[in-house]
Amino acid sequence: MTSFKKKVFAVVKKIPLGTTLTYKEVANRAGYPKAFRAVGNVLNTNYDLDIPCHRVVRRNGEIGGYNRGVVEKRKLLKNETLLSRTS
DNA sequence: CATTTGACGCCAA
DNA sequence: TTTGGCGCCAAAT
Repeated sequence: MTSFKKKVFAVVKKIPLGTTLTYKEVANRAGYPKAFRAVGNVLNTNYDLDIPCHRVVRRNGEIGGYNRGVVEKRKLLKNETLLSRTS
């Protein structure tokens, strides 16, 4: 477990419900503003179920990929969005 | 150890 | 606005 991964995991774990951060933002918060690629790589290789990696999307707001399938990611994001909208 | 790949992003044309 | 090329970091081959 490298410090880089730990930072990335920490940042992703801190993402609030119904919130989506871009890989760039995650990398920036992790302390590696230019490592947005490595961020995706870490999530891809070391994907952990304790990590809401589905809240990490592309710069365009488009869903990048997901270890369990992009479809699941969509559903999760939609669900969380609705939950956060609970007035 | 060197090279390629990848859940990406930004700049220039 | 859309397309192409370049850069960046970590892991896999």
